[in-house]
Amino acid sequence: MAGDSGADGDNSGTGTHPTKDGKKATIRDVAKKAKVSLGTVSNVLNDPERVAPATRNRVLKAIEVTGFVRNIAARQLRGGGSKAVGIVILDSSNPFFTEMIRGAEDALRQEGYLLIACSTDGSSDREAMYLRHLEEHQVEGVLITPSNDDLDQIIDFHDRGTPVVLVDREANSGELCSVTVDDVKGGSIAISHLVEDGHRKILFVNGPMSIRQCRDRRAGVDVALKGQRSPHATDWIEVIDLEVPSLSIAAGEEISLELLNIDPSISAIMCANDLLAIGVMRGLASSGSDLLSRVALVGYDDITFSSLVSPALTSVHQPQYDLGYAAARLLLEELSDSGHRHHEIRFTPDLVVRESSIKKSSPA
Amino acid sequence: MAGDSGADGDNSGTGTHPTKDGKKATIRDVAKKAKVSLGTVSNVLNDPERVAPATRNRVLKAIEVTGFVRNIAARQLRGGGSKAVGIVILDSSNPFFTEMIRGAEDALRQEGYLLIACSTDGSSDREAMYLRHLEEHQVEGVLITPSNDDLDQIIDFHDRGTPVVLVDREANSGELCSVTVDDVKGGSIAISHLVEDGHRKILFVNGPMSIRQCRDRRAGVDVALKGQRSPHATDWIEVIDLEVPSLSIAAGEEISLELLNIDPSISAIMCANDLLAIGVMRGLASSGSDLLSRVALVGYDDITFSSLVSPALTSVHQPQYDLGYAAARLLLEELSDSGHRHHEIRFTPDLVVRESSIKKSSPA
DNA sequence: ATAAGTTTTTGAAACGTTTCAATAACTCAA
DNA sequence: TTGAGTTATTGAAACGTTTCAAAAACTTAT
Repeated sequence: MAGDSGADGDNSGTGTHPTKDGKKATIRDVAKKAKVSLGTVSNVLNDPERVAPATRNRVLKAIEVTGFVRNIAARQLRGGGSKAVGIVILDSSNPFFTEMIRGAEDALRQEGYLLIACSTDGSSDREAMYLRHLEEHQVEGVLITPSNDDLDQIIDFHDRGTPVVLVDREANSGELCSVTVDDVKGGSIAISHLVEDGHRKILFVNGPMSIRQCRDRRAGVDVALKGQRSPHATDWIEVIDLEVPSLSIAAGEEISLELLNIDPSISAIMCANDLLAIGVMRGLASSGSDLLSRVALVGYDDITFSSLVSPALTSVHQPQYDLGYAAARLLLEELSDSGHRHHEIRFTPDLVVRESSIKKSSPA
Repeated sequence: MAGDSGADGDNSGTGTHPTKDGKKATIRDVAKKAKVSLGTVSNVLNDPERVAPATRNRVLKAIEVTGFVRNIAARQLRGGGSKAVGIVILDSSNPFFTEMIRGAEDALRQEGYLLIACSTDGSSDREAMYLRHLEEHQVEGVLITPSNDDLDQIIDFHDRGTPVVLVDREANSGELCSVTVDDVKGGSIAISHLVEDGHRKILFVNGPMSIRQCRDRRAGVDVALKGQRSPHATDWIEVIDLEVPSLSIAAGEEISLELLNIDPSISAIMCANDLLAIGVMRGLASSGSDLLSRVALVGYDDITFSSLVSPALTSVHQPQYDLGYAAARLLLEELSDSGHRHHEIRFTPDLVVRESSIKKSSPA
């Protein structure tokens, strides 16, 4: 092996450069430069202990001089992974999801993975399209908040070979990993807070009952009320249901018009999520209503801005960042463990009490 | 060509399935099933007019039966594009950026591209790491808000072959496409609003002058004041500068403590972005201060929640969604036009007046 | 110098898809 | 039927990287 004395003079002067015909440097260029085989270059990249130090340094030098950047597609074709994970969410303008993405990104970055972000806006067709694209890309896994209750297309996708972790959604029967928050419990602690504050007639502004989260949060209300109704209870707690078509600020604003004339004995409003609650607040303020000086308001999610609105919103805190982080870690575990068993991580929500529910007088 | 009578009996009954050894179906399996060549299958997928209808239908049937899903890595290796674009932003918890991502995603989805989201949190090292990963993945382009003023690593990245569009940042001298908002103009219209309302002593809470947007917005203030000072002006307008270390809610809250004792002749505060302004509001509210009932407040960005805080924030509106959408469209143009010339799209901001700056009495 | 054991390097083949020159098949007119 | 022109299909080779059996090189003991 004659020493490479650096006298071969191609592309003298500059540090990094493509090959002479303008193409990006490949492993073949590095091998030629270092006067070793393709396999040796690959070993330096992937199994450096297997290469003698002198050879290894020569190859590393050649990598630097040629400006070589590995081609993931070639590696992937030969059997390597894509080092990419998809995340499929409902709505990227809801801070609930952007915090979740942040958690997932942080976890994946630690392992050198890229995160492909996809928003379905609740469309099953768009979800299918994204899953198809992700499958063509051979992503190593997908974190997904389903667009609807029907998991069939997600199960099919998973059965075709891509690991899936459900986020904020349980699997039906252990066929997938999932990360959730106990929304039944969340509903319970919200309503309990209001009941303990003396409220006896409470309006529940919910989203579509076809959405599982809406069903669970409402179910939590029932669980809490059952626990409150001891045999010798002397007062009666009533919950009035109002369903809106979507869990958005706009839907909250729209329903606020109906709240202007609500039964005066209603002393509290619980909303199925913070965007709804914020929309209600906004709509009432626009109408010049002072309803919220009389009536307590509780939201659900505790998104970043809930503490910033006025009155600051009491809300059931969901650990959004932790959801994303835990989901990504679960997926990474599944990727590294061939004998992986699916399981669920369930977070417990807690209530953050702020101005919107404090010191409202309940009716005598 | 004997007809395929469906009597070959492999995997009978189910619609889609992998090959007999559990691997995903490849183009080779489709070709075998349809009794055509690999090239014919590829033509059906990529140039269907070139295939006779009877053959084409047979191949499409085989694609369905085998459950074939194209492998992008193989296509990419042979010379096709990755159908993926990276977007590199500063902070995914700032609604300014999440709206921008949304615009980019919508534009790219129309052309069948996936969006890879990367947050730098202002770190140049992290930016370098992401650029490297994106390069290995051979993304077809990158939309990027630079982590700092030094564009060197981004230019190098671009020079190595990946198209780049700067977002909310100008290129230095036409070497890259960019999409920006005229922050000088934005600063001007904000301060003009305050001056027209009669304010003569105005505090400017800015971020680090090392950040170009902060410099531009402040420069806009000077431009507007020059225009206001006619030779025979009888009153004097004074702007007092206060610099904070970061453009965040937290920094705004912290500086609000210093605002408790400001010169009473200051009748207006302009903040370099909405997060700062919201932090100031929050901090003042926490301190029980009624400063904002006397002093006008103006922010910059008009993020989604600025209308929801109290008082609703007057703010310079940046078209965040449009920034992202336009950047992605610029990139797509560059990809489809081999004679592409770089250019810049510059949006003009406009002021949205809300409660925070209305009807404050300026000092006599 | 020779043999045995260990370390290092090599290079052929695989991966899935696309491309295009060559071949085969088809159609129509004489 | 034959020949010319057109359409449709084929299949070899390329793309960049990894893998692993085989070969080469090195080290140590006799």
